[in-house]
Amino acid sequence: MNVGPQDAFRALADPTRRNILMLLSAEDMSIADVAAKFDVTRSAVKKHLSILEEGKLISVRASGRERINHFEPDALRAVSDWIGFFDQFWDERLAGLKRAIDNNKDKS
Amino acid sequence: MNVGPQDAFRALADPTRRNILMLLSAEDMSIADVAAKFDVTRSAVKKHLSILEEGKLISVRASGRERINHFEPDALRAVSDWIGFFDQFWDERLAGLKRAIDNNKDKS
DNA sequence: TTGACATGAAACCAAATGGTGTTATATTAA
DNA sequence: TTAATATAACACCATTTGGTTTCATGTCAA
Repeated sequence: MNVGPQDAFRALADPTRRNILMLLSAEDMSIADVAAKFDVTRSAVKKHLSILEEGKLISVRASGRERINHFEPDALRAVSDWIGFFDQFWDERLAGLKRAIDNNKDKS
Repeated sequence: MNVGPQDAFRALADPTRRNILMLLSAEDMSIADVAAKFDVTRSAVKKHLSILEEGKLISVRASGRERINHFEPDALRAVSDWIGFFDQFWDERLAGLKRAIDNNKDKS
């Protein structure tokens, strides 16, 4: 049961995991495929992939002896939404800027 | 030296810190003020605030013996931008929808 | 000046994290 | 059948993390 974006935020906190995610967004890859792109062992990569899966940022399907890891964009929505709450603040700033510009326009 | 959104992602990984951030987005608060809202010691809250400050998600100004913590929306831009990279995946989905709608419009 | 208050800083602790290497199991290919 | 391959599952390790308590310092108020 996912009670919010916690697992996704957790998964995104590590730079290696964020890079794995970008890789997987381009194409599905086996664990060994992913590991080949990084300077750590398969074991370490496997752990990262498990954490990404917990955060529902990827899904895993078996194909013979391989596990194919597939990027799942939907989980990023929860994160994006959480951050979206704060949009009001820079919107306000932009509104302030717009007001200043408009005032200046009035004087010309 | 901030080399990207790493410190911000790190800061956002903890749920208490995310809640502190929402509090501070509503109003500036001293450490004791923030601590009063959570079930942990001032010390723990102070550490969270330090990490938020490292991630540039808040700024701190001294006011007598108090330190006033102030939400800084800009740092969330880097995070938002990183996630924005993946918008293409939703966009593709939306584009498919738009195409369908446009096709339907042409027929009318 | 003196006591109360807000914070900073340090020492300490248990648990989580990111990493390793080893071993077992399942699957493929010869 | 057998050897090689891909992964899972452990056990282990050092460091980080989130928390605590204690003590020192700076500031306000009487």
